[in-house]
Amino acid sequence: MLQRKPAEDRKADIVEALLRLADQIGPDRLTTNDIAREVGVTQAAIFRHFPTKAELWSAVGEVIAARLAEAWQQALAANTTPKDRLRALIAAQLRQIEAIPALPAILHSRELNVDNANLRQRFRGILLQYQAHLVANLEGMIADGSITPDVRPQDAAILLTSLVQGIAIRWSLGSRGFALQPEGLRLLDVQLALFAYGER
Amino acid sequence: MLQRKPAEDRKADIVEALLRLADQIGPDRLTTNDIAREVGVTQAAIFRHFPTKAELWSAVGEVIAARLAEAWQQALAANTTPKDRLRALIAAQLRQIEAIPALPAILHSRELNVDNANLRQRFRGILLQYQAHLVANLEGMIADGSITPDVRPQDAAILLTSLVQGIAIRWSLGSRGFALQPEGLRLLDVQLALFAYGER
DNA sequence: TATGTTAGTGAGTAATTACTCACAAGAGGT
DNA sequence: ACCTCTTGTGAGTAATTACTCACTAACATA
Repeated sequence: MLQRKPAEDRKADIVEALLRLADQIGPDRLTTNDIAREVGVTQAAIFRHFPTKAELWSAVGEVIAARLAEAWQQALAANTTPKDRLRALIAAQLRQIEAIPALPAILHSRELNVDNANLRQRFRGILLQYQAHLVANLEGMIADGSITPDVRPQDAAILLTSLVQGIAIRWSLGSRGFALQPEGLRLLDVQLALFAYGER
Repeated sequence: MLQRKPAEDRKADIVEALLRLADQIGPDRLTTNDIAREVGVTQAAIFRHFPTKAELWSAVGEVIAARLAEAWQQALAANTTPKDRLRALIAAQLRQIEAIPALPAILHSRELNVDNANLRQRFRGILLQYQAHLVANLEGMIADGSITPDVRPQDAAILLTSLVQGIAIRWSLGSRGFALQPEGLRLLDVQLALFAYGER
């Protein structure tokens, strides 16, 4: 028998293993057997910590939600102007996708989209929250005159989240052949320059 | 025994059933049994028409590729100005996603991304072709002065494909609670107005 | 060092998976 | 009405799935 660990540590190991394998094998194809082998325990051990696979996925959702929320908080806390905060929010999101490359695949997984309503609601909430942060800072940018008031902040926020998602998809479909964060920030600047046209 | 059909008709039925189920059940988890039940034949009948599941997926890839290519051709043929053609290309893509709602999921399925290199190559080519169409018409718009030359057409094309993908994700995560095409075209107009700022 | 608690195991389960094969029967041409 | 080609079936297969359960051994604390 291998080294025993406190339940909380082992649970964290299992969630990490799932995130790694979701990237390699795909979220809908990874099995409890794969996870157990990756962690280094037997399959039965997985079910000691998570009664069902669905609850394991919910735990994964919680971990991701917590990490994203913290990244956003840091981005907001470290900057003062709306423009800097917006850039930091986008940068944080790109960095999180690099850190959890399975994220886009999980967004399209059947586990999330079909089987696990709990998980789906969680992610929907996460995306709405992010959108709200973007809108708030875009409103700030309109107020301080750094972008045009001709574009509604809600629409601008959709364009920006789409940008992040689109780049992330290109990144993973293209075998991650470019650096996500620099490329994303470059295109963000292109879009921000467009938003600013009223001020030129 | 139910009604017999010529092989070509039955193959088409099977592909249609797969597309319907890929949306409901998810591309990576739908089984030959599910497909057989949906078509109304036994599981063995599926394997009479397609020797393996992978070859069935390849047939699906061909069907999708043909439909997309035709939609683009019609979009290009029915319009003359670069701006109209660009709008028609985006509209066609949104319409295809509505008609084949499994499309985004298939694009990110493991069947395509990991298991089936044949299918993957087919889709990669299709997407590159779409991007090329967008770039060509964006260049046309720069040439005829309907958008600013400050944005590189390649970057603008990425922003537009990201827009389509981002909206499609919002659409499916939000249980398709809004009409995809109108919302997409509305945001396209917002983006196009930004691209045009140099001309105001 | 003795004891109660908890992480982990080994060996199962029934259900489901993609796929096979010998055979049956509808349909079209003659 | 016959023959033949082709579509479809019934009954299998071995492998894999999520999940269970009786049991064992490591750890904390006293």
